[in-house]
Amino acid sequence: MSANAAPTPARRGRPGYDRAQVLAVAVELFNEQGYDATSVADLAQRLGLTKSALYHHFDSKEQLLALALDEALGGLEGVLDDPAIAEAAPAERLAAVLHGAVLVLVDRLPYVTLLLRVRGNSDVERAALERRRTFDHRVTALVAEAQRTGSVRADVDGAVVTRLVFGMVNSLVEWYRPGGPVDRERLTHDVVTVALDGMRTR
Amino acid sequence: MSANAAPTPARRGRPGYDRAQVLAVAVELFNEQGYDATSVADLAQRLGLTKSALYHHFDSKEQLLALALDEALGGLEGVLDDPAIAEAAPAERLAAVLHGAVLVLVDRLPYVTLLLRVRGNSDVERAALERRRTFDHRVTALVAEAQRTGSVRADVDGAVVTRLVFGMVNSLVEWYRPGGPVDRERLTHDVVTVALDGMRTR
DNA sequence: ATAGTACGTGACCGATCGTTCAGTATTGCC
DNA sequence: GGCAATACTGAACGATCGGTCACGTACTAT
Repeated sequence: MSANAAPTPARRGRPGYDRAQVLAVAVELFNEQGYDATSVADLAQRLGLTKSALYHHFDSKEQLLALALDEALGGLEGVLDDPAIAEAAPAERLAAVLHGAVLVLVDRLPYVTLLLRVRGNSDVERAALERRRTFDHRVTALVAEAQRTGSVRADVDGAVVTRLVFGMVNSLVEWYRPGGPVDRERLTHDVVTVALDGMRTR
Repeated sequence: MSANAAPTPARRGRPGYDRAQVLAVAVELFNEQGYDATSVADLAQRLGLTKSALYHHFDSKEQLLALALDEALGGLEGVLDDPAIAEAAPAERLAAVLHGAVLVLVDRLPYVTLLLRVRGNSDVERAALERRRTFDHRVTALVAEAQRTGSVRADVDGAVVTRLVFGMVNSLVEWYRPGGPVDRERLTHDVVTVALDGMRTR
């Protein structure tokens, strides 16, 4: 996820898991079983540790969730904040955002998967939902602008078409797996194609 | 949900909640908080009852889940089994299935919502996932046939386009609310339009 | 009036939950 | 060798989990 140019910068201390490794395994498990259905004991077992060893790496189960959600949200917000995208004309900008969102989703798949399943059961979850809502509003504004420009059809409600198309993009987390039969480039192309022009032949 | 031509067939015994009412409230709560995050005590509180009163209506928390999932799966399978749809030509059949799926999703929204969040944590959940997989395969076969007939674009993988379009349809559970600003007819039209022809003007 | 049915209570069970704590083990650097 | 840094153990905690039990109440059909 983060920069790892140096393979391992010769860490001091007893070897074992570090924070990032524990987080990655935790997110994997949260996605398999759901956050609430995953106990700290489950996580300890998968790592081959005791429960108490985990509390050396983080303060609470919820902190793991917060770190993971931030990873996902940061990526998505980065797409909208990308200067190269922000300066394009509405029509291309929309396609670029779509393209960028798919890439973030694929590259940070476990983290985005977790984000999309958050229900607002705690302060951490509610804060994440709020950030997501802001992201959605910014995209909806972009679609509305594209409708005024004439590059997006005006016979369907802008907010509805935004939700539909991003619903399509987000649904990738339900089935896409890196290393599977569909590769990254093929996938982004197909998604943008279907989103813009639909499944029907013309 | 089930047939209720008679308003209330004069039930005997002490009045109170019946099975269907408890189930409806349970599903509502499961969708708000997640199945695992919802305790039987939570459900009892929302109904204004004690926990043990609930066990008069059902055998286990999991039984509630099973009943709800069956409600959703039955509806979806009914679309594919609909004789009027099965006899149409591939192109119209696909549009009809899309249309029908949206209607089932809207009419049984809480139940389908729950179904789409199942992760396979128990035998009940795994059985539901298996039924859903069968449904998906039948739809994928339909799209493949439409591609051979030429009514669906062949430049994207059939399985991928199926997943994308149904991902779009399923994402409705994340935001659509009956009685909200978007009505049922408008919604089904918009979904079918965007799925078939995309968001871009031509 | 009464029998039968449906609905509900309150106290309790063992299991599991997330979390804490005092102590121990293994490494790199000086 | 000594020290700082990092990783981990085992036992225990209070709380909450899904579920059970013996029993009391309110209604309807006959």
